[in-house]
This record gives sequence, structure tokens and C-alpha cells, in this order.
Amino acid sequence: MTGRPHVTLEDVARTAQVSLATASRALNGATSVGPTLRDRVLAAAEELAYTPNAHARALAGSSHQTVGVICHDVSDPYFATIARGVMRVAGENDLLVMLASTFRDPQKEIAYVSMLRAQRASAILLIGSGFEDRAWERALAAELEPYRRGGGQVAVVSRHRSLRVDSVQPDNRAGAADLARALLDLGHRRFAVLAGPRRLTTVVDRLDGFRDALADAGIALADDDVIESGFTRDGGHAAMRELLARRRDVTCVFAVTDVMAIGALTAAREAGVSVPDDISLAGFDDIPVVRDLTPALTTVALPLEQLGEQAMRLAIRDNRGKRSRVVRMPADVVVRDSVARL
Amino acid sequence: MTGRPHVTLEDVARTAQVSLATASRALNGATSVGPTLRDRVLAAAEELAYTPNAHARALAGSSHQTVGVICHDVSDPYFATIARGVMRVAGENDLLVMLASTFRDPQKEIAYVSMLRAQRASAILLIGSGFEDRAWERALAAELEPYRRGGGQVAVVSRHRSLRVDSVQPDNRAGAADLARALLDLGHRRFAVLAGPRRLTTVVDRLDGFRDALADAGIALADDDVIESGFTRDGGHAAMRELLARRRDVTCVFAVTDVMAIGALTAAREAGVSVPDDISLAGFDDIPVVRDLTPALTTVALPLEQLGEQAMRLAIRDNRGKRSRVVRMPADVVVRDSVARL
DNA sequence: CTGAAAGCGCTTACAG
DNA sequence: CTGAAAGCGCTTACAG
Repeated sequence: MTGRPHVTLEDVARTAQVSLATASRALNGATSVGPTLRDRVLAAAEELAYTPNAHARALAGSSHQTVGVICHDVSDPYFATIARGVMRVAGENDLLVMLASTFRDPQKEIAYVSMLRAQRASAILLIGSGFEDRAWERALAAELEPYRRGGGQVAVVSRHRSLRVDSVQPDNRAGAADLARALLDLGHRRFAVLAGPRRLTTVVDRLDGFRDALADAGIALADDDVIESGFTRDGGHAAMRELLARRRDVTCVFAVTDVMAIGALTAAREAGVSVPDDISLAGFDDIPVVRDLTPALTTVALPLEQLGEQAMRLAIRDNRGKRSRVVRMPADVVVRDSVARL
Repeated sequence: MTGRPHVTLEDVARTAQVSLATASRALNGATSVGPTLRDRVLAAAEELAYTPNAHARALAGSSHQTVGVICHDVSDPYFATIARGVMRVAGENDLLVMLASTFRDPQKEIAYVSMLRAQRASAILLIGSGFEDRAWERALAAELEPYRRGGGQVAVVSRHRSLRVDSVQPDNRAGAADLARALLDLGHRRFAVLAGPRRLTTVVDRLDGFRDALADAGIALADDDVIESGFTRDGGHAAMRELLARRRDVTCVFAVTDVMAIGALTAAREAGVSVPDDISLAGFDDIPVVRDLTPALTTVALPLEQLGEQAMRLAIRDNRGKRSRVVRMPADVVVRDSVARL
């Protein structure tokens, strides 16, 4: 820090000609302070443009008004929409949010938890899929454990295999199964799935739900019918290109996220393949923009903003000692124009 | 904070049987500490899962590794994309970002600056349009002034009339003018504009640029040709509905942001009006998803991620004493399928 | 290279 | 109602 030093409580106290304690009390309103002195303190603070030092406050034992939120990528509409819910609840509770983007690097996730721990964030929210990776899970737990022991709250959105913390669980598996059944009802029998990396629990859950429902109807989804690609718009685009190049007899494609479906839709258009006339397409999440696509995308709707709101509420409501809470969120199939009835 | 108290440096020092000073030095690596003692300290810290208290560090005069970022709405693709650039640079510099969403409430913007000031964030970034409002500007300046005096860095993206701080300026005016000329070249003569609230500087700049370029070509844009609406997808949707209801002879519509254009596109589709066969449509920003729309949207491309990166870089590179820096960013017209040649 | 001690800016019992 | 003083958990001259 360069420049003139900060104005401190001491400056305010001196200007108001009161003790440090009185200045502190007057500013915090809590304990009673005589009106004369209080006004003098307030006036002095105003005049000096005083702002309390949050670090000193936190150290001295007052409240930590910050929470940490870790997501994979803020610019992904899925996270951006969840983040909106998080920010709203945070704002309502006068909390400051420290938001970190891991850019899907598991190591960064752990590094950020560590930083947030150092900041003594009162809560840490992990938004987004966990990784199916034992070593990573252990390392994450090793950071989270002492954090919680020190009184920190932890809440996650999506499934993290071995983390015993409060969580908001979108019903990925059931939603994908419902989608499969809806598509079967429309007459589809030959499917392909555009999937993200299988180390992501979300991918695994959706894929399993979809596959199992098909199996229940006597339809097998071969490994070959699942194209694994990046968990992004470009990943979906590439996967769809690959699928179309193979020229298979697929009538319906399920992209495990809307973002991938968006890329897939454009890939189809570029290849001169009409959706849904030549091939049907469905996604998952119901991010805001999918109803503005042409055709509007059939998908499994998750109440994204609520996911964020709920996670934040879990983190705010202390839950010491009790066992971890789980808030399940519904996943509802929304049929739009991107799927055809056969 | 409930639960067991945090592990402190003192615990580490005791465990390692060294002084507080030595433990501190060993952990920070800076000053030299004998290898034996250093190893003992590191082992103790590891064993106790020690994490330094960032508040104590900040108070004691070490570095503040946090920066504050204030935007209107994280879930808006425009901000989300800019935020991506911000997060990347922050990550590269081991900075933690405190992100606040004002939800377009000017008062909240000021309140957040105040909170960030209290946190002693080393820099504050204001992302997004300023408001054309004298009282608000004064109040904002009243927070920012003492912050900067105390050594805080400030950088903004977009124009803020009276804030004399470092800024990243997308060329809204010139970009809109270029767009107007491109549309004129395609043969359009009757235009309408779907605008956001005029108290936003971004709206004013784009509108003025567009209008002036038309005027230069001898075409007047009547007040009546400008429909003011919300700065959102739904705002664009409503504005387009209104325009179509008026059944005017407009051949081309300019929505001042892509997000509004997306809503407008759907409104047209719902009304059975074909874009671009019946009416042409253009946006501004080039958020990622617009190339995936049908038709792909003609727009004015802003290097959004770079906007965020540059702002963060300005904030990181100290600029004490020198006058405020301005980084201009190009705005390039990208013609896609949503506009027809007449 | 190592340690004792002051100080960062607050809050909060503890007295009065 | 008000004040003197201890303490939060670190860092960093200052001595040795």
C-alpha cells in the first residue's frame, strides 16, 4: 500500500474526542452510547470518510462477512445462472462473495479452497461436478476437513462422492431417465449420446440414467453410441461432427448438457442436417438461451438459480454437529421443437 | 466461529520448538532460515494442517491478495464473458476475486464499493456501463476518492462520465456507426432501434453512433423509431413485439446488445416474421452464443474476454501519480445471416 | 541465522 | 454510559 495511510478508528476517536471504545461502539450501534458522543463520532467518521478495516475486525473477533464460491468457469451459462442465485442470496445477507474459476483444473480447485481457508471465509461453496479421482478427493478432503473443524461451513452443488457435506443435488440420474422415456414415447429407438469426460460425476450420472432407462425398454446403448468430448460448446460441436461423419442410423441425439447441445445444433446445421427433420436433439440443464434457439431445444430443466440460492442458504444456516443435509432438486423434461415424433 | 479454534502460527512454532519469528520466516521463505529449523517448521505446519490467517497477514502489513469486481449481473453473457477474462488474469497472479452483482441497482454499486474498501481490496474493477446520473456519480466518487487516496487501484470497463480512473473503453460509438454504414451498404433505409434505458452510457453511445452515421447518409432516425426497453433478453423480446405490432415499414432492426437481439429474434419467430427474409436484425457485443442462433446474428464484435483481462491488468500494474490510462478496444462489424441484402 | 518485542486496527470483557 | 487495556494472529525492524 502506497499513498496516504488509511484513516483509522483512532483518527475518528481523536477527532470526536472520545475513546477508541466509544468510537467503536458508536459506529457499530450495538451497545448504548450517549447521543451527544454518538453524533460526534458519526460526524467525525463522515468527515474523514472513514471505513473500518475488515481485516482488523475479523481478527478482533467480529463477523466475517465473506463466503467463497468455486466453480469451473463463470462464463459457462450453467454456472453463470447458478451464480446468479448465489449472488442474490449473498446480497440479501450483506455477504461478499469471493468467486474463483478453476477452468476445470482439479488442482486449482484445491488451491482455491486453501486460499479461501486462509481468508477465513465463513463458508465455501463448491459449484459443479466433482471428479471421480481418489487422490484428488483425498487432497480436497484434507483441505476441507480442518476448515470445517475451524468452524467453516461447506456446501456443494452436484455430487461429490466422498465428501460428507451439505449438498444440493439435482436429480441428474432420474432426469436423464425421464428424458429417455420421453424420447422412446416419441418413437425413437436408435440413440447416440454426446458426453463429457467421464471423470465428472455429472456426466456419469446422466449417462447412467439415460442408459438404464433405455435398457429397461430393451434398448442397448453400445459404448460406440457414446461419443466423449469436451464439456463445452466446441466439445459438442466436435462430437456432433464426428457422429454425422460416421453416418449412423441414429434418429435422436442426447447431449449431456445444453451447452454441448448448442454446439451440436450448429454442427448439424453446418452439415446440412436438419434438426429435427433429419435427426432429433435433446440437452440437459435448460439454460436460459435454449428456448431462443431454432428449433427451441428439448431438454431436462433444472431450476438453476434455485440451485445457487439453496446452496447459499445451506451455507448460511449453520449446521454444527448435525449430519449433512441434502436438498434434492427436481429435473423436469421439457419437450420443445428439437425432437420429432417418429 | 464455533468449533475448535484455528491452528495458529504459535501452535506451529511451539510444535517445531522455534520462535514465532522463525516460524513466520520459514513459512514465507523470504528471509533465510537454517535448513534444520525450516524443515521442522514445515513439518509442523503440515502436521497441523496450518493455514495462515489472511486477515492477520493483511493487518500486519503483508500483501492483500484480493481484488474486487463489480458488475451488473454475472449471469448476463456479456458480463460472464468479461468475467472470464478477469478470472483468468486473477488466477495467473494468485489473486482472489470478490465478485459482486448489483442487479443494476446504482445504490448497490456504491454499497459494494464501500464493502470492498473495507476489505482493503488492492483494486476495484467496475465492469459495465455507468449511469448518467449526477447524484450517483458524486456518491460513487465519494467512495472511490478516499479508497484511491489510501492506495487502492481502480479500473473501469466502459465509460463513466466523470470518473477520472484507468479504463478500458470499447469503441461503442464507432462500432455502432460502422454497423449503420454496413447496413446502409446492404441497401437498408428504414431502421428501428431496440434500446436499453438511456441513463446507461453504453446505450447512449451506441445509439448516438448509429444515429449519426445514418444522418450522415441523409437518413433520419426519428424518436419514434427507437423503442426503449429493458436491457435484457425479455426487454428485447418485448420491444420487438411492440415494433411488429406497430407494423411499420422497417427493413432492419438494430438491438443495442446481443442479449436484447436474442429476445427480439424469438419474438419475430413467434410472430411468424422471418429473419432476415421479412426483417433484418443486428446486435452488438458478439457474445459467444450468437453464432449458434438461426440465423446467426450479425453484430459488432467486442473482444469481451480481453476487456476483462485488460481491466485486470490495469488494476494490477500500479499507476500512482500518473494520469489515468485509457485502453481502447476495437469494435468490429461481423456480418452474418441475420441481415439481408436488399 | 535466530529471538524478543512492537505494532497493524479493531472489539470486548472488565472496571468504574 | 464511558474508558483503559488485553488480545485477535501475524510481520518485521531491531538486537544479538
